Amino acid sequence: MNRLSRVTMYPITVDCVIFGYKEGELMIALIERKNPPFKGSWAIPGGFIEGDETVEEGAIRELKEETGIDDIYLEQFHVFSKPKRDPRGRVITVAFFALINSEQFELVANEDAAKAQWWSAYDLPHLAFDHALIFEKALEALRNTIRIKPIAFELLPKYFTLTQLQLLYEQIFGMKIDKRNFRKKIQKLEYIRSSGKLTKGGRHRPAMLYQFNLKLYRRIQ
Amino acid sequence: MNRLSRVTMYPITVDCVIFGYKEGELMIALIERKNPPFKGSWAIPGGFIEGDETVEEGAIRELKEETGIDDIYLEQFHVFSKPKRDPRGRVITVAFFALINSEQFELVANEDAAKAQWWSAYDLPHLAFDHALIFEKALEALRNTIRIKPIAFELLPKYFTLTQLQLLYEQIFGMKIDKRNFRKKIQKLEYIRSSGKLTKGGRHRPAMLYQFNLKLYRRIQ
DNA sequence: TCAAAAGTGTTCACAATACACCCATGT
DNA sequence: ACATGGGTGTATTGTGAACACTTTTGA
Repeated sequence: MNRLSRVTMYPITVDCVIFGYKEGELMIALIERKNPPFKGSWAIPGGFIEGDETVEEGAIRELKEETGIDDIYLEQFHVFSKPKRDPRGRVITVAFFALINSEQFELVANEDAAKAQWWSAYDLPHLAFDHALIFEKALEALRNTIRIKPIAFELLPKYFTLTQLQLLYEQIFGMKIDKRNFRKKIQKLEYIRSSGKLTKGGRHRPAMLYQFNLKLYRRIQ
Repeated sequence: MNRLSRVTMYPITVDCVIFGYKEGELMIALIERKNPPFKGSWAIPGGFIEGDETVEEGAIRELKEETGIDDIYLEQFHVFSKPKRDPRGRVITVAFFALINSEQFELVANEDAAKAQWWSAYDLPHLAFDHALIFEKALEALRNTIRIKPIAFELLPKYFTLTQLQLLYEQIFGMKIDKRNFRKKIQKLEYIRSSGKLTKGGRHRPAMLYQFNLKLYRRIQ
């Protein structure tokens, strides 16, 4: 009997708060629960860690099931471990947030879910378990990280207008930003570059499309 | 057989990077391992989560064993889950950092440790397991949090001089700070108040003692 | 009187803010 | 011609950085 066999063991889950950005709104991906408890409620997607995978590998697997893609920005932000957080029994969850460009991907409901759907981050339904708390912490973590690292671009298409970028920041921080000051600040950043291309099709003046240059960002830091 | 019985279960530990501040140096508490693996190596204190306790409760229990006190600032910062991080078997660890005023407390070696000792954070011995990585992340997390929350005071005695506070910031960020600029900035903060008391006994001019006013800080925020 | 740390103000550069009008396009 | 969003500059205020000497004490 080795030493580890005497300690308490726990099932571990990863829950992923998947942020997206659609039509000027910050969105999160939720699933509708097919089974009790909280059958019919909306919940943050998640699943159990299996075998020898790390929590990061587990989260990537979950995201792949949910979105079909596996090169998603992912960040661990908190462990939730209250014993009663799942009425079925003790489950410790490691929560992540993920950022994806949601215009490009469809959500897929997995086996536990009746359906998967994007919801406006500022107009969520009542959430199952302690998922409202997990979402609050995720938004806080997103705000903290986005001040430090250039991750906003993970939520945008490759080419984006400055207005799109500004609206995204306004959504994430929940506040209005002055257009001229915002553009001045962005245009000082060498790693955000004009692509020379213009939008077309709006019944208004076409907008310049910009792109984020990761290599340039890395060289500057 | 309930649904949870089919999932993989894991032992969970908490590891606590305990920061202290002694004689102008940022310190961390380490234990010398009494048993293999890494017998004789220095390690970050930690222990298994037991029964129904949350990871926070586990960390508080550990800290109480290590320092004898239980009202310590504590913050979760990362989960380490590589399958081979402990050669004895799979252990997932939730890492915390803790801040204590180390002038006031003695470290106590617990059952796993030959001894417990303070080490300069910038001159650590070789660490067991992946603890060098855990320490790096802890320092990064401390730096991030201290920019946002007034937690420096957790490392200082109730009454402190501005020079002590400045040296602490210099240690944490690993850089020199200009004395006049630092003092100007601090004196603008309403929640750091002169106590009216002076140091005595140095063979130099006495220094004003300040204190952190938590209530004022909360009211202002 | 000397050594050691405490304490104090001004100048400059840059960043953040406030603010209003003209431009290019589709209908 | 009008509705819609795109795009631009200047003045003001606030913040961060650089920088050197006097004060108070104990030995």
